[in-house]
Amino acid sequence: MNKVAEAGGTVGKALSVLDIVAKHGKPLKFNEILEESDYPKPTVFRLAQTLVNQNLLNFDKESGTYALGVRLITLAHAAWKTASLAPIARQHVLDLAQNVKEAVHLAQLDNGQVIFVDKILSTNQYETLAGIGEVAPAYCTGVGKAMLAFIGSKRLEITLKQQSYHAYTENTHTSPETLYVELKEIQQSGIAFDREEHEKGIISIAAPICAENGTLIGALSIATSTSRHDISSLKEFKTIIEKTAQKICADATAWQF
Amino acid sequence: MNKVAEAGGTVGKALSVLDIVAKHGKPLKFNEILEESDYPKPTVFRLAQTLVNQNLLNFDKESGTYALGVRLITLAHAAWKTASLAPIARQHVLDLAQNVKEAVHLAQLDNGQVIFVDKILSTNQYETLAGIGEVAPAYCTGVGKAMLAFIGSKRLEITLKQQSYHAYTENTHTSPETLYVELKEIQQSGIAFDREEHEKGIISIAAPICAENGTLIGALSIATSTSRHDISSLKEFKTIIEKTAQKICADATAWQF
DNA sequence: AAATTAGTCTCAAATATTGAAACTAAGTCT
DNA sequence: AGACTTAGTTTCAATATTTGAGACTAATTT
Repeated sequence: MNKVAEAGGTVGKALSVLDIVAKHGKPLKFNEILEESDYPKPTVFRLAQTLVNQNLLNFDKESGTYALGVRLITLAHAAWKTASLAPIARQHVLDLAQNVKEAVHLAQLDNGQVIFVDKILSTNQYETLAGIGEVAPAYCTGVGKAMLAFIGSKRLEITLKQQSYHAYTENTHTSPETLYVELKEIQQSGIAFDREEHEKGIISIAAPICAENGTLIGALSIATSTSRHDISSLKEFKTIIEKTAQKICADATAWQF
Repeated sequence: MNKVAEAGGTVGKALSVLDIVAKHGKPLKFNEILEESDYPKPTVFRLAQTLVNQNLLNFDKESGTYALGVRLITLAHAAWKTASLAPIARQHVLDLAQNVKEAVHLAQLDNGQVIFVDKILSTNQYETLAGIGEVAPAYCTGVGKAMLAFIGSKRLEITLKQQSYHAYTENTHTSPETLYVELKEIQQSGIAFDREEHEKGIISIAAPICAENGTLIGALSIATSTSRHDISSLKEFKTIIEKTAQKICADATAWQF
């Protein structure tokens, strides 16, 4: 199921332990980690020790539990600033959010997954933070499909296989075939929609962000609820979202002089 | 200089390469990494390869450079949500910011360093994001000193040695001795000030956040510029910042049932 | 007090890491 | 164009680390 698990080196194994802790979203006891891990007890034990030494995990003596370490937050800050589109795109994303008065998301593709690197929520301007770094499947989100459509055929082939095709709602694509048909349409129109495919009641319009040479760098979406909009009214945002994507693209290519 | 570098296992070595890339804040060529690293060429090469395989680094074939990978952002999201004070404290931090109409920072201590886990800026409510995960020295910031004062004598002794005592401004403490005197005062008053010690023109008032059993969990500060406030007018915030710290503490202890 | 479970330690065998040196690729400079 | 430098990659035997069955201890449970 988890391809990443086939890690050869020690680093991979250590990372797999980190992932286990991250996945659970709460402090884990040693035994809980052990049960989820493919490795024998002493190995897991030492891996956990190493991670604690490296400040990637935090061991709480009182409760005997392991939690993710703050060093990750530091590293991620650097990653966010340098490796993500977010800092470059920020102003344009803000402008767009102000303009349309709806939530705007900025995402990138990593290993077949969508990673949100920025989020502006119109309603509660502060909730934004919690969403950075969140992941979502590519095959059933607006940004995901927008990116898949422009990822290039070689990478697409691989990525299509990585999807789970779990039916989150009755609108979710459950096979690569139907998804592929829609991706072809998106390639023509340059715009993708999420028709309540990931979450009931949530729809979005999304546009890819490509560099001048055509390589995909991310995607942008305006997300809203079915109580405020429907797909046809979302279409009115087509021009503005495309313009914003272009502006971001211009800044991004200028940036890497 | 860098204590973390004395890493025994492979994981530590790999992390040291990650740190080098993180430190520079821009994509690095192999040779640039090599020069900063203590390890021989082939070793660094394979470490970089491993990190790329793990999606912690990203190798751009075009430019031949390594940048931090987005997987870090995903991991950090989990860390931020589970291991940091931020999600628990958020509402109280927001309330405080609204109340005082100044920037409010929430920080934790990691390995002698201050890590900002939340930031609300009164002026530009959006800039906040960029600051999460930022690090600062403990000996010359309000939150840093507030935490040092309540860290407990054993850990304080170690931590005092980890500080650089670089003189950012003429007000910066340049020795553990003078710092220690101030920390004693902070222990009495329960409040720390940053008197332009880290950055000229920036001052702050800070309060520690301790659990009921007295263990330190973080600190809170109201930061402003000398053009809008001086230390004596910051003192007016003493009551409100202490109250907020108490509320956060209450929620935090309730949380870990 | 015996039995179960959770966590930690040991040590020889298996394996991965190491790095000097050799090699290739890609620029620079006569 | 050929010689020279520099950047990046590969090889391979020596070396150091990791491995994990099992033993051990600590803490709970019966």
